[in-house]
Amino acid sequence: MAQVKPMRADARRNRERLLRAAAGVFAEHGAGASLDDIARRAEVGTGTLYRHFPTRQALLEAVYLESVEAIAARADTIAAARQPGAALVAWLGELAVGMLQVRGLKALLGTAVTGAEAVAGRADGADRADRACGDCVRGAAERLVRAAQEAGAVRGDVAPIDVLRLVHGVVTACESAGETDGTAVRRYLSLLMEGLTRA
Amino acid sequence: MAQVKPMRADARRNRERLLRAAAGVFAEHGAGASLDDIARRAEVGTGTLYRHFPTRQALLEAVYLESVEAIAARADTIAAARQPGAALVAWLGELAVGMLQVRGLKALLGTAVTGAEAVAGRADGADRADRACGDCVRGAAERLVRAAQEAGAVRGDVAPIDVLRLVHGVVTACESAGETDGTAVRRYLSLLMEGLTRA
DNA sequence: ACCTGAACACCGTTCAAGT
DNA sequence: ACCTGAACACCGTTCAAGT
Repeated sequence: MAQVKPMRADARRNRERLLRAAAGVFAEHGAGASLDDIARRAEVGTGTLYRHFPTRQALLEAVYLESVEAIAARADTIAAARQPGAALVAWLGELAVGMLQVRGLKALLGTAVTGAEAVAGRADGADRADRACGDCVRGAAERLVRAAQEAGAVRGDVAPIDVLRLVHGVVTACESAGETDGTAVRRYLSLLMEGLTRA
Repeated sequence: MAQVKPMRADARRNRERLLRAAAGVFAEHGAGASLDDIARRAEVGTGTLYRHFPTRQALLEAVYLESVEAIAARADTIAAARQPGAALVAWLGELAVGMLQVRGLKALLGTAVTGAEAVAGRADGADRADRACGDCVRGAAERLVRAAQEAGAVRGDVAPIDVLRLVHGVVTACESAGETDGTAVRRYLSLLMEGLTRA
């Protein structure tokens, strides 16, 4: 229901410029980067940024939507090529590496996927936009986790959302370790799968 | 080596006021609360706050030092009363609940315990102060993890720091789930110990 | 309909002036 | 030696004025 009428030419152009600028600035300074910076780099008034993206989350969502969709799509590709248990692990690995290496992706998915959000905001359009990214990832996770559970490869008493939250936690663990390469994340991920118990 | 000379009476009093005010404000608004607020509530100039606590981390450290020491001390109490494996799990549970319920404690331990810190800061006094809290918790974790490993209750290929990072991640998972009561954290913790694999 | 940029409120940090 | 609070730089957000 979003955009029935096409945007005015200058609006469309400014939106494009903002997205490009935001991608660059987020990549350089992380998801908390200055919005002023983004508007300046896009050569656009700050008000214009707010008109197009009323919240930082909305901007993050727009910038990373394609990446998120690509990750979600990978779930089906992987599921078709592997056993359910191995497929889940492989996909979680790709997801985690993405969150770790693409700055901003973790911030976006952290709030979009895991549910609870900041205290300040009311449930408005921004939340709706979040859901686009969140649904994508949650849907993929649900398919893979359910399949793995039916195949007896994953415990039946964990929900897909639990798995996503724990992966988010694992990525946080890697960040605080200062290890942003894939090997560290994969190691923590396998610890999570197999558990710390047992010698 | 810190304070050879005793502080001037007014300085000591202001330090006390700042700590009390900070504890209150952190409890109300979280670890990112306004430092101005704290100075105002302590009825002290902002410069005084900076004189006593040059960084937010230094202030967090001072406010929560006693809590952290208490948690670390619990490790030995628990270790004396239980089998090594059960002791580790019990202590990690207490640690996680503390980080989840005492606002600010997670922020403090997140950076103090897990090692890597913000990009901006140089390695100065604040880092040294961090280490007081960090050493406390790391030391306790090392004793419990080593004991559990020797008893064959925990895999040998995980380091104590890995365990702390993963617990930090689990707490993050709980936060994003909006569940701040102990049961949620204990559940995630047991998932971490036993692993997600196996039906 | 959309854009602009000044204006406002807020915060962290520093420092000259005071005692 | 320590305290104070004004001053500065920066950021997010809004909105009256423009096209």
